[in-house]
Amino acid sequence: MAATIDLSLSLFCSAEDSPIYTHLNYKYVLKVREVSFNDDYDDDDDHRSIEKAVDDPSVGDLSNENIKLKEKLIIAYDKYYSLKTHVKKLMQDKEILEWSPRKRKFEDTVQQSSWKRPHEEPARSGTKTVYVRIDLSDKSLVVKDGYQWRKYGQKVTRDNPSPRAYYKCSSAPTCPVKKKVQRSMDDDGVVVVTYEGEHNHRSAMQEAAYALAHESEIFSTSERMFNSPKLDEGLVEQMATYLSKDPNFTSELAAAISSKILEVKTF
DNA sequence: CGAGTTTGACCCGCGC
DNA sequence: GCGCGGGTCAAACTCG
Repeated sequence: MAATIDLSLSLFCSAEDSPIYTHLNYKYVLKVREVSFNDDYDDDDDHRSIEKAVDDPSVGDLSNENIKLKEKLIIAYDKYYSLKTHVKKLMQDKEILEWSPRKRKFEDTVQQSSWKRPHEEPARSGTKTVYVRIDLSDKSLVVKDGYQWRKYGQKVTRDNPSPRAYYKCSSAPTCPVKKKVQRSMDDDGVVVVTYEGEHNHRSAMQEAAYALAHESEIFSTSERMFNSPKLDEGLVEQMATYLSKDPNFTSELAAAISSKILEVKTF
């Protein structure tokens, strides 16, 4: 019994205290309590009896306890979500107030090795300029932003001695997005990245986060629960890569999970 | 061998 | 019309 529960819990073991975690695994918590950790069930008959017990509203004290638990979880999650929304709005407002294109401050842009969301200049329609601090020794002008790019040109422009590189998004064959990357004249440690157009697909990070959120949904059926499902190994490997190389992945994952929770909130 | 990079040539808009 | 400069193309090259 414990092994089947672990499959879902282990996905979010780093966030055990989070309401998201609690909410996502709510069904499993209830099932564990209702079968009273019956260590003996091993065959299909036991599975059926457990399913019956879970679905039977007259199970007794545990069912009442579960109902109370469910109510508390829903309240906790609602509070968490409204708080999260509020914090997000405050952060956005703060960012708008602090940003001034006339006096660009690079102190709080980040090392590329620890990617966070850099400043974004309010751009012309369809274009977006981003300033990213990179390693001074890095001459490659490579900015990791979760998409795959193909370089198609490089030019030295008149107003800046460092070359400007031209890239097209190659993550999807039909994606129209281009970007230009050039070192800032003000600060050698900063590159100016200008994006043109909008992606018509998810980034690799978003894709992986979405896939993981989807995996958790798959586990929600009791049938899968007893069949010891396994995560796709390639996906797990990809997730591990993003988690170790790109801290931004955590927020992408959180966003994907949040959207998933909203979808199933009526359970 | 396929995908990505390099780099010189070419295209095109703009100002004079 | 001409020259300049930014942007793109495409063949050659590199790399895994």
